[in-house]
Amino acid sequence: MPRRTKTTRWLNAEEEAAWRAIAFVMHRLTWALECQLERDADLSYIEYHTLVRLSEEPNHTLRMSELAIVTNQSLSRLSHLAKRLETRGLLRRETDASDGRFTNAILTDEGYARLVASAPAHVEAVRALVIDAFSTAELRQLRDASERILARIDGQTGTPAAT
Amino acid sequence: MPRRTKTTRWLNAEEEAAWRAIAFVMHRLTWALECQLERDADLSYIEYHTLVRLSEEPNHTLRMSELAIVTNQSLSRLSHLAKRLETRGLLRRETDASDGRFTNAILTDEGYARLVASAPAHVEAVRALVIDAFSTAELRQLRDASERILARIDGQTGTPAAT
DNA sequence: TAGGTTGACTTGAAGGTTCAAGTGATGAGC
DNA sequence: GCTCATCACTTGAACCTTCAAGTCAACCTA
Repeated sequence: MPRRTKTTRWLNAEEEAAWRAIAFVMHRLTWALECQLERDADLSYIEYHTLVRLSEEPNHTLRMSELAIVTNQSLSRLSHLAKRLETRGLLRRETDASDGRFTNAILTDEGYARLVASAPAHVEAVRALVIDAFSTAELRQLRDASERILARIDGQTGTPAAT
Repeated sequence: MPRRTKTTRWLNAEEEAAWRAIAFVMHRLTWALECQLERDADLSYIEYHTLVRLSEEPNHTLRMSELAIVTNQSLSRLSHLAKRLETRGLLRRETDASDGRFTNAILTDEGYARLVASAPAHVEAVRALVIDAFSTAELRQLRDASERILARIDGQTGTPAAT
């Protein structure tokens, strides 16, 4: 892929320090929440969020393919994950009655109970580490910043013509 | 772990929206950079950063245990990683001459060349997705926000007495 | 209604990460 | 100087994720 300029615009000291802090916090925060969930709910982050998204659906039910989309994972990964959650009794799967190609993932009562039991601790952690560290205005700014980055990621996906 | 209050302080709509955006961008940004590196350098993020940290040392050399610390990975993980990088010719290991217990990880010339060749594209990506999206002042704020979160993570590590 | 295509998963193998146990070099105590 | 503890890794097994290939239902088309 040819570039317009030959010389790279390296990061200056300010920019580099900012980037290191951002990259580092992403890593550590992800890890901290992962640990908290593992400890308090015996669930990984992806497991927790898969169950959470299910719990937000009417009847605690969603098609595998849609669940994969809303939880940002490949269908294959979800399929393996569902199998494990199924053996743990937190989720079950049923072929859709009206169309045999679809599979519905359904949160079991036990899965829901697990979620109800562990949600407070998770919310507390999110509060303690992030939310409570900022004012309403600051949170708003962080959200804006996040969305600005997201727009850039989405904007450049695969298309080098973007700019 | 008993809590002071029985009722959970759930997130309000603003807080929830902010948190979802932050959590989502962490996930997507990590993934976007991972893809960029895989594509342009045939290296995973952890591989790239392991080599980068080595390249910043005098003689491109660092003890395995110290390299593990600065790259935020377990010694075990680094050991496996080093073995793979070694077979790819990007890194080599030598027992320390003065103390046989230490192992030095050394960036090979080929490894350094790979880094030199791929750094521009990576910096460009970081610029395009993050740095260039913000003013100097905004970057400063983002850095502050990151460090505030980091302080909270470090503060509560394991010690429930913290507050 | 047989044959091919598409969509929606599922499966198996390969590779990476983690955890616990193993190895080998030093240094301390007797 | 022999034994034991410690340090700094390394290794193996179990588990998770990814990728490519496989299965199976429904639809389409002649």
